[in-house]
Amino acid sequence: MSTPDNRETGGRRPQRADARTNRERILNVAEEVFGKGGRSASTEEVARLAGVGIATVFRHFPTKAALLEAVLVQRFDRLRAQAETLFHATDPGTAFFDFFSHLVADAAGKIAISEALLEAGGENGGDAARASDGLRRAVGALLQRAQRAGAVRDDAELPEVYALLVCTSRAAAHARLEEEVRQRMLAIVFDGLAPLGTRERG
Amino acid sequence: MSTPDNRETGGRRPQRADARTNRERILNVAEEVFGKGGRSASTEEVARLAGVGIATVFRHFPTKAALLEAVLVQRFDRLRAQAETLFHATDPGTAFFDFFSHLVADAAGKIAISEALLEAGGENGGDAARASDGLRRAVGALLQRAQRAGAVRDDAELPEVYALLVCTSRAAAHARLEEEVRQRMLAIVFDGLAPLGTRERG
DNA sequence: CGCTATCCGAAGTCACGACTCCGTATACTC
DNA sequence: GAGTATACGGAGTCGTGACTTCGGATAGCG
Repeated sequence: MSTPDNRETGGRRPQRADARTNRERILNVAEEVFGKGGRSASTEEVARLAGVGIATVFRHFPTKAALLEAVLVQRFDRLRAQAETLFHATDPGTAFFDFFSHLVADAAGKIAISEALLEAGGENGGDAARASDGLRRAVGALLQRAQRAGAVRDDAELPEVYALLVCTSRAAAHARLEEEVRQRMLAIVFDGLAPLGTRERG
Repeated sequence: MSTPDNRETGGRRPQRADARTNRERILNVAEEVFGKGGRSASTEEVARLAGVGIATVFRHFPTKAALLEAVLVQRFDRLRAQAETLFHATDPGTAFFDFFSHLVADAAGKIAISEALLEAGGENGGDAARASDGLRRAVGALLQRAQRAGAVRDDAELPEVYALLVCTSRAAAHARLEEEVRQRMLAIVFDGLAPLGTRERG
């Protein structure tokens, strides 16, 4: 999955330029298409919007599932990278809550992704599950650091925090949840995560 | 939708007994099948588990969408009834939080239902949307009453509370979320919903 | 500039699932 | 208990969407 095409080419020619750019474009379009429309969006739609034939999509990604997985891996890895950057860059509390807000905010309109977050890490042992695990671990690190700094209550453990992260993202993925409402929803959750006795705001 | 078959029969014969029991069984089986498996579960599966032919399913419910809608209406109405019962039966705070817990608890394994909760009330103007609205209103009543009694913070409004209700249900619908985790997740949310300064527990 | 491995798109095949037709069975009426 | 409207089930049709095939382009090397 991580080397979609070059399994056979082994070490021969690198890969033609048009092939590489096509793969890139397909991947990006697929993220969009699966975002709205969910996993049931059709591969043909992806091909059409990417401006390539259907066969080209299947040449780069052997199955629809593989394409979806590639999208998820890309997304999860990107989020994990952000989490890791925040880990080093900001103060513990800000890092944790900022990442939480950020993830929820840009889940808006990304149905398939938040859906996959819900499900991944469970059944299949594919690359997406691994990437999802990486993200989960990165969140765990942010959480622990925030707890040690006294910004998050000590008795909150990763599973429930992650569940909240994931499910608020899922809620935000639907268009009908307005910006304001999303923020108030997060405010409630954040208050629930605050250390005992420290209420942030009303 | 509410009178699936008797549109034509008008006022003639009531409906044969076997037809009624079959309809009942189909509806119950459909709730189970769509519960696990989601909306993409097949109608044939429903027919098979109900022990009837595929045609019988379509005779009672003209389309798959209609069947799904009937399932949702039944479920939403049941939940609304529970909410209304609690409204009169218990003290405001208990009623609100109990209903919240209860709804989340029995969302376990009911993917399609919690999914529909997320989506319903938005686009379509069908019976399911109406039933979903009824439920939402009932929750609103519970919330207001709890707020007046000082059991829930005043600045929380229905949209975000409902979003939290719905999204925690969705999280609970997945099998991999253990009982314990679900309860700790709810504890966090409930703490976030508590009036300023009143932290329930750790 | 020509050659060829690589890559492409259009037109397929195939499976699956929603929905229909029709001959048969059975609940209810008298 | 016979007759009939009502309901049933299995064997279809039909559309959709994942995936394949193959003749035609094109990048990149010489």
